[in-house]
Amino acid sequence: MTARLIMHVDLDAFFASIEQHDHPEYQGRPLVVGAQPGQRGVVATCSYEARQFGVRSAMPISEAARRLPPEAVYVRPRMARYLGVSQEIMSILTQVSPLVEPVSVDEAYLDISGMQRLIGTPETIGRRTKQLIQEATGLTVSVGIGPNRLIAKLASDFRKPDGLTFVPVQRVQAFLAPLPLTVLRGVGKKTAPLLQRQGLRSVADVRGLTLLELRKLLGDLAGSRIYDQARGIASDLILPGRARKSISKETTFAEDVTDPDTLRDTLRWAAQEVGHIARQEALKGHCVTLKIRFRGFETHTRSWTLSVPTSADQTIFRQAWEGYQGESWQGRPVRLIGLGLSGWESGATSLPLQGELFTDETNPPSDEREERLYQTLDEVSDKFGRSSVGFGLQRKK
DNA sequence: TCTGGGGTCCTAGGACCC
DNA sequence: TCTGGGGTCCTAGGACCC
Repeated sequence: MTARLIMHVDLDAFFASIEQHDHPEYQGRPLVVGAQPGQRGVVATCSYEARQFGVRSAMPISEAARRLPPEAVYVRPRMARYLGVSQEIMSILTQVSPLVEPVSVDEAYLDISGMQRLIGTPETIGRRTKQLIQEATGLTVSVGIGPNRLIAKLASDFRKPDGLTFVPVQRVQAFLAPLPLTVLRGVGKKTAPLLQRQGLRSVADVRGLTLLELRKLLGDLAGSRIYDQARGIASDLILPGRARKSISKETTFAEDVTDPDTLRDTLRWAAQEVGHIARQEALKGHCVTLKIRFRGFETHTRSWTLSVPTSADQTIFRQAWEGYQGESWQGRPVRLIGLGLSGWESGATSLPLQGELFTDETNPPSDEREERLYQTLDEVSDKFGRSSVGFGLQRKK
């Protein structure tokens, strides 16, 4: 019998902490990473000083600005910088344990089973991890340790920032019982009210329902999952190197766009970004998905399965653009447009040769057309503001 | 309040095949 | 003339997560 020990590492207010670290003048001030006030957009992350005013991730920037005092700072995300720090931290984590599964730029699970004899108690392993990251980057993390992924994650959420919580197996039930049911994975804006209408508030309350009752309420699969989670039953499997399933690029315009040229050029830009990443990762996809959003957040997707998998910008672009033209959407003001690539050819691991990239093209992009695209994007950007064309542009500028 | 961007997973209906 | 059951793939939408 080998009980697993799982550690969850969560970087505190990651983007905001990096900005405060890189700009000492921002330290101690409410800081928002995301859109600029007056723009369309939301808070990506904010500093703990900003959280004291009730500002949260995903909050519309307009509301954040209403809540925050004038000395608050608003910065655009610098993803390349955050990604660099993230990679540095992930590599530190592999020194702690070889079994590291990053789940996003600011989170990872580690399997630390059987390491007690080498390093010490779970708390010692946690403290050592925090110390290594602090010394290398100056950033704090919250660490949770428990018998499975769910408990480790909830433990790292338990005390923030700079927290360390260990929940041994025999304390799992007592730890879970008083927590609000919204901490369970898969319980969000729709499912929470559904459960609350049954008079349920805490995880202990959910435990009062039978498996049958939960399945009836939420469906077989979701019901079973909530039932298990309420009892602390969850996966303890750590999978390093999980493969991605899709690549996508989308942008919300600063103002709704009707001009077909702008839509076409934006799709071309998105196809270039997606194709670039696909080629970088030696992936070719069968499925192109077009995403479009109109006024009132009315969102639609259309997808097409290609007979030949591709990573070529032009193929991706053309499918999405022709797909758009085939719909009865022309003339409708567009809030967001983007596209994605998925459905990788099986066993796609070989690197494409440079000359292979456009082999299925009769009309590969010329330098001149590239130039024109970027000019157009600059015009869009000048007209509507930087957010309207995403971060892809900054690479070229 | 007026809602980013990049993802994953699930559902459900229909096509198609055996 | 009515019609089973299972499996897989495709497509659209939506919930949820960070």
